[in-house]
Amino acid sequence: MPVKCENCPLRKQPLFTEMSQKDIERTQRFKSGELSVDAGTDILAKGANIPQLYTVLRGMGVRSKNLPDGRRQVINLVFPGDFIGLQAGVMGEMSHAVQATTDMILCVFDRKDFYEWFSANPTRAFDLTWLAATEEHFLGDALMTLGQRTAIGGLAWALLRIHARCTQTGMARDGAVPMPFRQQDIADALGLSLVHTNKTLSRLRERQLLSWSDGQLQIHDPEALMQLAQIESADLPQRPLI
Amino acid sequence: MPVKCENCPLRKQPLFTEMSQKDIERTQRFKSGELSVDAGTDILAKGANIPQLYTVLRGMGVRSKNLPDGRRQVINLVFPGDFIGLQAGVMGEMSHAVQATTDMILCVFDRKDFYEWFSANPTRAFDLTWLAATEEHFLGDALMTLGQRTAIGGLAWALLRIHARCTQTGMARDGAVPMPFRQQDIADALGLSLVHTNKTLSRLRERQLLSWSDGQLQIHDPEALMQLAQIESADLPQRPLI
DNA sequence: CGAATCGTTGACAGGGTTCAATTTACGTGG
DNA sequence: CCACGTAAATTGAACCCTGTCAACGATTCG
Repeated sequence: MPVKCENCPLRKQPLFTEMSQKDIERTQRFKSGELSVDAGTDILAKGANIPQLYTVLRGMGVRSKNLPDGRRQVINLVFPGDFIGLQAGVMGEMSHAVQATTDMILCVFDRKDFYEWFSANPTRAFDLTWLAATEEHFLGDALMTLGQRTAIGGLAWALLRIHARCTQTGMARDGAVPMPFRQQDIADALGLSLVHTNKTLSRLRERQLLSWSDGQLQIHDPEALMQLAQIESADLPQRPLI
Repeated sequence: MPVKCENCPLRKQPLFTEMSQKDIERTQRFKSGELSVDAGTDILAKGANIPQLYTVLRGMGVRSKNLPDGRRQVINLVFPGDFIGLQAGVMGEMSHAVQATTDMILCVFDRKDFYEWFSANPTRAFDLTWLAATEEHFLGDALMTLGQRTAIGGLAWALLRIHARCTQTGMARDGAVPMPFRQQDIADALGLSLVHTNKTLSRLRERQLLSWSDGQLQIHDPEALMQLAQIESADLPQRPLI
């Protein structure tokens, strides 16, 4: 049976902002059900005109685009709390695909209710716009990574981000966070080849800056990694939950 | 004296969607003035907490981020009709800088009116969200370019886009559009060195696919360029104007 | 056990960067 | 009107980071 928004386990996590009782109820009304998908499933196909929007309740995935020649670019990784389908919601069509990396549970919202929900709740509409703007911000950072950072700097940046995101949504156990993605996924996200990603990763491991094995990621030397990535802080801003 | 929204020359361009008389009036009320800046001026500095939002009425610019080591990533180029400052509007702080490449004229909106404007006009709020989602889409394409396309493919992609954007806002004269950006700007946008950008560009010229000189860009062989860029169409979707 | 998936490692080639010098265009001051 | 300084474009050459090819090990699963 679906989780009541009131009891949503995500909302209590430090990453997310407070929500008024009223907004919780509104979200509850907007929510039409839950969807469970197995690892490997395509949640949204590029170009799909799907009638639903989702919020990730559990599990992780990958947003990606493909070139005609088969090359794949991972746009970003999908974590619990992420809202999926805004593009389909406002533009009518997805420009990228979303695939489940682990088993996932998604809160489902009907697209036909979307505009009404958006219009009737300026606060929540604003939250959604905030999310979109933040996503834009993130993609700017990602561009910076692909365009200007070296392979080792980019890897440091990506793994720091993943670690921070997982930690701030309560997924850390003894400093280790789940890391279900393949090296190929990270390579496609950073615009690197699998081979070079692997070799660069092993350099990070040799220097004992982090460890990543058996689906678990640990950061041993955040300072050194932040220096490699040329960032000053790995903290993420609090964000609204839809 | 400021242009009345009612007489806005941009709105008539094919790139932009129709606007109801009511929305035009609302925008007019929201607009607090115009700002003229000279080429080279920094319109928004990174981290700035500026009290204003802008829509580009005339001229072009560049959005960019800098790494501590001095490397620069151009996030995207700024054209007439673009809305600037959404991040400052919703997040309170800019994550990138905007610099004027040519002389520019900007419509100015007060940030203090922003939330009220947003709340009172669901249709326009939706338009703004649409813009944010579209920008996200664009940045996804840009990521694809930096991550997966070769230098020549990336250049083809970028120049096709610039040409399309200018053409659809009525800036074309005999097939040529204004191209005020330096090769360095394009290089920074594509994550390439200036030298390599220059050499790649000269290959495109040799093959007579385009010409770019004296601040003018012409596309001679769109089909061949689209094939290099691996895109099927250079058309841009109609977008709302804020 | 065999097939499939993912991770690891070595060798080699190439696209792209960096360094450096030259050219062109253009504005400024004497 | 010309000398000079500056910004941008262009070209050549050496180097190297990263991609590609290829093989092998580890693990899982039917």
